[in-house]
Amino acid sequence: MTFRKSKTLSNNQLAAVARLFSVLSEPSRLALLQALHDGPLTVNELVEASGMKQANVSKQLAILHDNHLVKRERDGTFIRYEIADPMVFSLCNQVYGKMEKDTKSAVAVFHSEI
Amino acid sequence: MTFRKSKTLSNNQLAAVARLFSVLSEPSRLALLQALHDGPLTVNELVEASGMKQANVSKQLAILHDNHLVKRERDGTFIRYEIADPMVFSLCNQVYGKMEKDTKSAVAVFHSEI
DNA sequence: ACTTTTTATGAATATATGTTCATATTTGCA
DNA sequence: TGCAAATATGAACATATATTCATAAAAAGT
Repeated sequence: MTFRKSKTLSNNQLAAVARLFSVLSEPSRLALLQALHDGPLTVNELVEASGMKQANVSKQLAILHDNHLVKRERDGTFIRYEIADPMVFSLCNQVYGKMEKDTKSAVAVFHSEI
Repeated sequence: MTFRKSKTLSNNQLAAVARLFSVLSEPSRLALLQALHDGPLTVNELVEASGMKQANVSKQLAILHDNHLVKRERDGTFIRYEIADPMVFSLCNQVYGKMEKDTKSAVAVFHSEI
């Protein structure tokens, strides 16, 4: 695996990065992405899987699609959504891993304080 | 480098992950993190580096600190902030890399359409 | 104690956006 | 063409939060 050198980003670039993070900052959207983890699903299937209202599912899917996180494909009256870039799972896992680490060391601090 | 198996996250875990993404979803906070890239800075130095008002810098730093993205250390009347986890730069670079890829393929689509 | 410097915080405002309801749009079929 | 099913979208509402101003809190020096 090769790593790119860390570059200083312009204000516009920072705004663009922030925008993608903000797409991932909504639990409902993360739930939809996770539901799509094992393969494509239609909107109705995502409604069932997530427990969200159909209107909301469509809107959040539109946001994910606009930001190239999911692809869609028409199949008759159905529309099948699919993960566009598995990298999102890597991102989520890294963040979750950091949180686990933080809470563990928080416990350690708690035990060593006083 | 070893990779952890992708786990299904509960609603609470998704909410926690979303929360950390939301911390990274503000250009002002990303700018502060980037300013800290090459080493610790005081609040005033960050005010100068970012062009933001002091009150805002303090508030955004508090959010970063609450979420374990920066550490702070008192030095007289100064308080020096420092990156707590360089992993944030890795996250930003991954996201920025994806965006670059997306815009490139968008250009490709534009050229092949019509 | 008082003053100065540095940082944090409360109140107020503006803005963005997630959610829902109702309805439009699209597609397939009779 | 008309109907039914699947999906998208506009309006309305509620909520969250970034930003600024004014001021408080903390620390150092005189």
